[in-house]
Amino acid sequence: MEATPNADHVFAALADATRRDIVLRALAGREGVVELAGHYPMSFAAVQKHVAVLERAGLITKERTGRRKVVRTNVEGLQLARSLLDQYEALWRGRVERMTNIITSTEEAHTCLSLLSARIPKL
Amino acid sequence: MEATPNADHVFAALADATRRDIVLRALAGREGVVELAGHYPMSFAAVQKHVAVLERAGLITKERTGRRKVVRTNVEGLQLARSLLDQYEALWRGRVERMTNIITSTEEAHTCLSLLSARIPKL
DNA sequence: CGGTGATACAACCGTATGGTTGTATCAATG
DNA sequence: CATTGATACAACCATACGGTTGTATCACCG
Repeated sequence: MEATPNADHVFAALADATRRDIVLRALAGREGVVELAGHYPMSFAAVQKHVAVLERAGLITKERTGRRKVVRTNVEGLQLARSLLDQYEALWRGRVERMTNIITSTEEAHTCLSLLSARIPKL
Repeated sequence: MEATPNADHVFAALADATRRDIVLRALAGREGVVELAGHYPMSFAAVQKHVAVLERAGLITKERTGRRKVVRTNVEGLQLARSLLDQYEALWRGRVERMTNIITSTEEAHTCLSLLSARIPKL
């Protein structure tokens, strides 16, 4: 139906070991839903629902070939998640940078203050 | 209690907009739970539960300072999720590489077959 | 030590999720 | 065109989740 890849859906879809394994297998882009279902100790319908979740999250696509539908992972979906995490870490690095700036500037302020207090006692 | 960062917990924790925002704010590592709760249109207890989920996932830590507990995000947790996604994309690139190999080899096979069929008609 | 601010936890409620079975669609094939 | 293989979907059940309110812990301060 839809392939709306927002962060909520992407991360939620990745929060299940079976679904992550499907993503992994579908990297090869060769198996249909029945073949995929063969790998897991659950009903075919359950696996089909997992595939549907991944599709809704934009992490996989299905392509009709004959009477089967081949499942392949959509790497752009993965990259959406990755770019978010990258963003967080970039912000973190920026924060560390800013922190060192603050530390150095407060050190400067501190030495400045001690110089002042040396010249003008009682403030 | 525990800080067991497995992929299920990490991705599940990141699959909620409020929790992602908490991770973002806690990058600064200055606010306690009350201050965090002030930013969201829900009860304090709800935010506290979100923080607990993030802590269980190993995405944040709490450090006692006075009567407060300062929340700061644990970048190693983020990196765990990122490394998994990196792994997927690496496998994907490897698969593309292998696919081109297959394509070239099948091209070779194809030309080989056509040569054979030219010499031996009827198979 | 009593009070207060900050955090934790328990009980409860509605809804979502992961699993099941059964039925319907839909394309190839005899 | 009837059958069969592959996929989709609906109904149902148990459990988990996100939210609420209320109560308990716990560290500081007068």
